[in-house]
Amino acid sequence: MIGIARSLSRDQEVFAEGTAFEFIYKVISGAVRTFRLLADGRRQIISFYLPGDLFGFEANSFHATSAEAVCETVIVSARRSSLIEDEEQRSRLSRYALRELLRAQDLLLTLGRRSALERVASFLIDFADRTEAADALALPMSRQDIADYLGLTIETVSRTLTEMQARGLVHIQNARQIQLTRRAVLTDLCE
Amino acid sequence: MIGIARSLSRDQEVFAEGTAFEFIYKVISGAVRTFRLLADGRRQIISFYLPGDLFGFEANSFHATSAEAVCETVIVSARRSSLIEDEEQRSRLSRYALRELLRAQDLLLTLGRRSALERVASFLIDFADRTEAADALALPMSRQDIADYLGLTIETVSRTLTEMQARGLVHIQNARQIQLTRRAVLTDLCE
DNA sequence: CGTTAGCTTGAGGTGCATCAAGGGACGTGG
DNA sequence: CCACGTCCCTTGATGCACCTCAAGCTAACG
Repeated sequence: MIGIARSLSRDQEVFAEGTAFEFIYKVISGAVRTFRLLADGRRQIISFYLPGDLFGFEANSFHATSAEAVCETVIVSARRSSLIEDEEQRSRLSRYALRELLRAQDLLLTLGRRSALERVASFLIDFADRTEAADALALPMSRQDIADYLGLTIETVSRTLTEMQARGLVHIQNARQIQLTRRAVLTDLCE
Repeated sequence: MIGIARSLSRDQEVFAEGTAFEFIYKVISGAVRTFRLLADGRRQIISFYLPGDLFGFEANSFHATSAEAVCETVIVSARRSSLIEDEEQRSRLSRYALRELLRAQDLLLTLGRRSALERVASFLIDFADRTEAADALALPMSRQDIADYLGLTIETVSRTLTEMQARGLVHIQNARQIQLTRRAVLTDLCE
């Protein structure tokens, strides 16, 4: 993927909902969130992107979500047009779109049918699987980000993690460092 | 799209979660639902497909959802391999996947952040937009289907529709025939 | 007309939200 | 090096939107 690397500070915008879809992006380091807002400010985070992930491709000629850096982040971009030219690239994009769709479907199940405990368990297991960080997670995102991803409030996320620790499922070293001490139980919570 | 037309009776399965991804399908008439289940039977409907819609394409070599006919339905199928051969088809599939992704993202916002009233309004407006049926909707799906799509219970869907009628937003001729009498207000509820 | 499946309505309970206050870590300036 | 502010997180008390349980209604169909 050819493009200029760009450094982003925390909360810095990559693109806004409704603006032209001209580039696609790849995360080099850090993390990016995409989200949609309701008129009164309610926010739903659609996806987190971690190093190696592509993001920003759209069905239409404008972005349906906004994208921001979760923390200090480096990304590279490629012109959308470069995808259309190259058949190889286009086919890769198609695979990525389908993978994104699969992830969105997983989250639909979580938001539609799981309890707070199950949601947080799903989030932890999913994050662990993606980072291959054994059982020691270094979360780049805040409690508010997690809440807005899981359709909960920050208080519920915090209480749920505290309860998980009380049950011996996790160990919270500090807010951003969480160890999965009984991963099998967490996995069971995702059914 | 080449393939044999198949008639399905109500609730008949098209494919099951976990089975091989060999065909993609197109709805000719009727409606299809795709869904995922939790171990205890909780169901999340991922999408409804209406005449003209393609469904069944997957990121992996097996289906991540199950698919069933919502009512008497006719579909046609095409071999997955026919897509890989034809560059034109492949590009169409990519567009479809991106459109599906966009729809999934819309539903994520609904499930994560909207109230019951807003969810039902979103559902009605979305269905009306897709069928271009002016303001008289003929719903092929049951209240249970709507509930499992919106992350609610059947009772809440029913009560919400009753309340909408009391507010003059809709007129419920019978359970499957709903008129949108004040569509602008419903649209506002989706913000 | 009776049966049944799906829908509606009612009463009561609960899981999570809301509102409020109190830590804890980190940075900044004296 | 310590006071102080700020941001984020945690904890507590209370409320409410939606769920659960239960019963009645309606329409389609034999």
